[in-house]
Amino acid sequence: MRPAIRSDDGAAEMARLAGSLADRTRAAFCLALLDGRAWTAGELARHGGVARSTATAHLDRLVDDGLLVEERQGRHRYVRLADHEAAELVEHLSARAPQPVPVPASLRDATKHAALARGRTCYDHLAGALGVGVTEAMTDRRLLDGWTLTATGRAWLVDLGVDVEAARAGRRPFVRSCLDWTERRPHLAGAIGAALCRRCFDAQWVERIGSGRAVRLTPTGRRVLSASLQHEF
Amino acid sequence: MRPAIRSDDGAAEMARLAGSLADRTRAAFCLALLDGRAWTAGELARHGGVARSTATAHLDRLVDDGLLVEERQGRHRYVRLADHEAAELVEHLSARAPQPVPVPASLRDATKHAALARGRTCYDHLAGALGVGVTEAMTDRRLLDGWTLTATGRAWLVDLGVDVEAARAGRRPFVRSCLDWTERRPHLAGAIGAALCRRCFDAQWVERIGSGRAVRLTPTGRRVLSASLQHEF
DNA sequence: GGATAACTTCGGTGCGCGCCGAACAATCAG
DNA sequence: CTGATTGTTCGGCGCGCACCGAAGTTATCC
Repeated sequence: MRPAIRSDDGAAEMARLAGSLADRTRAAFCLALLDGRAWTAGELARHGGVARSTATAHLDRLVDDGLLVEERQGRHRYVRLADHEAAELVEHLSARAPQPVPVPASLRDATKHAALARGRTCYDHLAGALGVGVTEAMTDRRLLDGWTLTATGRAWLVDLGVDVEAARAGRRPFVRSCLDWTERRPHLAGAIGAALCRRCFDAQWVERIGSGRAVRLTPTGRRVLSASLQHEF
Repeated sequence: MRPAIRSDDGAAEMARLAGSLADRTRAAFCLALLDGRAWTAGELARHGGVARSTATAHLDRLVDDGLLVEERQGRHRYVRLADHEAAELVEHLSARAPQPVPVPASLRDATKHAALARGRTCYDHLAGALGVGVTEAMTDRRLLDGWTLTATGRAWLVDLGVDVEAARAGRRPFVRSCLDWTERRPHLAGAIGAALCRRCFDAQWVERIGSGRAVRLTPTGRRVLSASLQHEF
């Protein structure tokens, strides 16, 4: 009816992108993919509680809109978040959304929740009590000042074996804060947060628990971090 | 049908929030509000090309979801973005969305677009060629290094009369980059970007053109910035 | 080759929601 | 008080889309 004379500065495109995340099932997919790994379509369908055919359509949409990328291997369709900016979009959205009811339905859920609260990954950096603890210890020791890496902080990271130069190279924000949904406190993200996390996995200071996002410190990791940050982990 | 046994880590809440931005009209409202000022419901209805009753419903939704806050004055309903985080969400979303067709429909639109491209505000900081120019000049003079404010940069800001301490105080990221949709290059945002922008308005170095987001340098502003950054504005 | 498993395609169903216009309410100006 | 302006409420319309299940396709295993 009404001719298309709206002042539209890309509103339609933006609405389309937001629409990708505006569905409960697709949102659940993206939150699951925040662990930074690739999931198969079937896994996501089960996780989201929908039929496989429904999951297929949702994944088509998310890939079309550039939030996910896919990789076909044999009869499997693997998808993951397209890049760290897509992950940040999901993070920001979920951080700002009202928290779900904090009632653990069962003992099984409760222990699972507790493991996630202790330590987990948030796309590509450490989160949960572990991530927040590291961040606060770094701040206490003046390795971080506000959200700026100090000179001593830089030296400390190099000493740990973190590739600081590579992290600096990208156009990605160097240091960024990310709000934690269990701790309600900010923790270290951005290129440096990712580099530190990668180093922790490479050196086997942290390891995954099962197949989810939950992680735990290894004995070595606990020793290294506690000594290095003069803080009990 | 199916009982509610989904593993839902707040997916419904997140989808609900994304849904607020997943409508062309509501998206247009939020993009308009990126100028950081308060608009009346009627202005937004006209801007979005919808009936007033439709705008009312949309504003109800956006306020409910916490993206907008409202203030009633007499028969007017003023709304603005709730806070800088809401603004950042809109920014990120619009920056990632595919760009709209770059065809200016009329001469009127073309000149309007050109003014926006030269200089404008992006919620609370400077954007367009002006914002990008300032940021790149600061980088050239080593006032910014990557996305870190250097010691000389800090001194430079204090010298200009920017309240750096106040900007540091908040929990908000100190320095942040924001991707420009005309220049396709990052420019200075975050608490420091906002403080610098505020100073520019207070000192009348920049002024608004008409009622939109477009701004221009005043003669004084041009002189001050050109001298201070050794760069022709 | 046949059986199984992962995914896709297609038809069909039903609900959600964006939209309008008309009537109503509240405010302001003369 | 009267008329104009701004915003809200309500009824109704129609499209879009999330969902499922059944049948079809492609790959893997024995």
